[in-house]
Amino acid sequence: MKPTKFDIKFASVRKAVIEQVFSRMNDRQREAVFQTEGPLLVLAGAGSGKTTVLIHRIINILRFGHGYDSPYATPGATMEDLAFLADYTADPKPENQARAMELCAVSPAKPWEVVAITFTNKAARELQDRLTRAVGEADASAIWAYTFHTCCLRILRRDIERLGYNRTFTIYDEDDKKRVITDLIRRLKLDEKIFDARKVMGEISRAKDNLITPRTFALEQRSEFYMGRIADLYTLYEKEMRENNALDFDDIIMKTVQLLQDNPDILEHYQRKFRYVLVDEYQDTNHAQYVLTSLLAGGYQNICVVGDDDQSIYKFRGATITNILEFEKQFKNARTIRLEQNYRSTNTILDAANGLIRNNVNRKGKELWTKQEGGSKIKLHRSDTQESEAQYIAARILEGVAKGCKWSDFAILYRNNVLSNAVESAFRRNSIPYRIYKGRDFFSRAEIRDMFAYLWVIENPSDTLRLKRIINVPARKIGARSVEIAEELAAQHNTMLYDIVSHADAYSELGRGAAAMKRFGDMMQELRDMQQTASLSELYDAMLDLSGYQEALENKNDMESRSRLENIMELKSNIVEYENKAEDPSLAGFLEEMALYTDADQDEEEDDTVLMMTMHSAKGLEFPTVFLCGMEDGLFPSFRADESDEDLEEERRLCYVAITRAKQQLYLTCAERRLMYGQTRYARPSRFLQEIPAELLDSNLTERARQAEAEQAQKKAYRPRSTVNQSYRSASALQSSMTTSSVPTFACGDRVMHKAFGEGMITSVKPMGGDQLLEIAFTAKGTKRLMAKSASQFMHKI
DNA sequence: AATCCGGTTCTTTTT
DNA sequence: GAACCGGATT
Repeated sequence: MKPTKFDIKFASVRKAVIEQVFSRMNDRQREAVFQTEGPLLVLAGAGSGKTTVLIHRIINILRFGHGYDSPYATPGATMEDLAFLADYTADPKPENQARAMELCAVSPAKPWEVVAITFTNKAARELQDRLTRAVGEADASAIWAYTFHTCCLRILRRDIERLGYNRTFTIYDEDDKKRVITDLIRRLKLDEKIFDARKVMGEISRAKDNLITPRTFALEQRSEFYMGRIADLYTLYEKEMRENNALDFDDIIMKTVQLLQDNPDILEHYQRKFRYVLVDEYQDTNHAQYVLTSLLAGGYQNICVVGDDDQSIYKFRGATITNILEFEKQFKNARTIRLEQNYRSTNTILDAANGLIRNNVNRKGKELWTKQEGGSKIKLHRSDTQESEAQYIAARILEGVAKGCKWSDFAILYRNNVLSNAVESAFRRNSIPYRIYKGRDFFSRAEIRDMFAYLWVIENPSDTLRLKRIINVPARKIGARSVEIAEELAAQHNTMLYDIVSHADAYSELGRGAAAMKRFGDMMQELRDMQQTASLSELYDAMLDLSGYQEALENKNDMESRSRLENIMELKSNIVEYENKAEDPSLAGFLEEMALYTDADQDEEEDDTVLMMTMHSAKGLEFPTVFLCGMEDGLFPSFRADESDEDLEEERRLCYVAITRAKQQLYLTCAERRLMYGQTRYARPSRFLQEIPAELLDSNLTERARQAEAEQAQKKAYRPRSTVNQSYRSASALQSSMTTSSVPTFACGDRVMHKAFGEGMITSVKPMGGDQLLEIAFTAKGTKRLMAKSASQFMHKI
């Protein structure tokens, strides 16, 4: 049907109203918001407002549906309505807003028809929060704004029985997985040197990422010895996992894909449900995730993926940059929109990032720009040692704080975790408060893993791995041999270990171990029964009590045990928090949430500290001032990336990610020599530094080169046989003369003025390795412990 | 069962 | 240089 004159007029007014709603976005962003139908690739450069685009795109879909594009009048609308809308464009009175919005809606989507998939909990939470603010709690909670894994778990919880799993399945993390694999390698009596558990895990992981089942894997790989054995291991691993009723992280995706592929009715259910599919960080998806999203979007074909090929840094985890590079081939009629305007960094920083990433060949091509002209130059500083590099960083931070910056304005990023050590000790020497941003610290503690093992077994008694972990923790006289016998019995009777344990008295083979085992079995049964009546936190308390775990720790009463007790109580507060927050709290729900949770998910801690983290974990974050340390060839780019251009390009992307974290000021630091793996290594500055246009840099490199040359010349004249070593010694002598010569000695009672901490009084002085450890009570900032040598740069007696 | 020793290994790691 | 693991030792 051809649009009538009325249709045309109405559609154009409606378009104007809708555009007005999104008037705060730039043209490209708005294009992405309005392109609701069909496959869409949004290439979103760093800091280009991609989350904003995702949110507003969803808002547009929910509020206006096809309103922007439809050539027809809104169904049921009258001439009066048109007049009303036209008035509203001219003078948008707030009281008319509701009706105006309604008149612009042409088959808007229901919230449950939208799925937005992210990689991290943090990103998912941000989406949920912002959607809640925009469309209200009720609608927002119906939208599936989840991580890949949460999304898949929801699908699996409903239908996993079709795959022969039980609904109470357990989730294994990387450590659990490693345990299983190591046991299998031993069971097959394979050489643990050749079949390194981590390598095997990697192979199996890659297979799952690519949706290769054990059977296919075995067919493809049987000809070769090594891969043939990997195939055996994969097959056994799968069997073991099934017996334990357990899934690993890769399974969560792969099994979901299998479920959808093998069950047309389930697939159809989701394809009908999800009119709109959105995927964030698309450059980090693996093959399985690509298949999953295209299955989900297979009904309406409304798939919008957002990502940045230049920020793909997880190839080693199975991500294939191909997904984003070939999106247009994989989805017919796909549109691509580039977001290149950056709202985060200064022009200087963006020019550096652009200059660097231009050296990559395998990319779509983008150029970041900003209206924010200028910005101060990037500081490039080469030190002689890692210690002076760290001290340089500490000094810049203290200067900054003295000028009024907060500690949390600064972040230190490094390629490799070991680099944090030197910086940490410099921070400690200078009393700089810092926090290391790390994955699952809390959850990797033994006592916490024990607690979760108990809970998992209560939920899923097939979980033999966890059962074996706790059966004799705390010690209850169940030795390794007894467990072994029980396992053999389980195999003979074709049942699970838990059943043997709970009927241990019935097996004479168990001998003296039987009684203890039975007692443990009864205890676990009691806890399992409690689930019917008790709340989660009550169950947890009972578990601490009945298992004797708490008592065992209390009896020990040393530092270690006390901290373990504290951690166990900390977990209790997690449980209470979950109970208060969850709609329908359950053990399974809690365990699932915790399995997918990392320490880094904690709400951005309000405390004002410097943050330190790897460049990888910095993705998605931003800071006013960023230090990239260890910018040395061999370290960054890593010597491992020397082999292939592909790897080098990934390193360069990582550098690009790191640079674009900075909003105002970027520091690049490196050291001439560095103690690593027990020996001193000498390194050239990173080749990436040369890829940054020189005019953007304020560098001490040339100065140092001149200095070194002069020294060299001098030595040639006076000591012709000088060695490299000597030249280093003189360089460091020079350095230390700057810092040590002017060090005043401090005494108790001295009053001092510190650049960052203000006025204070020295309350204690301890000599320490040719230096002094000072304790200073600052009037405003409390008591700090500082090393005299480094502190004297920022402090004088008054 | 706990503790010591010695050998080995050492990117990055959203879930 | 440090951390982690496995085997041997008490």
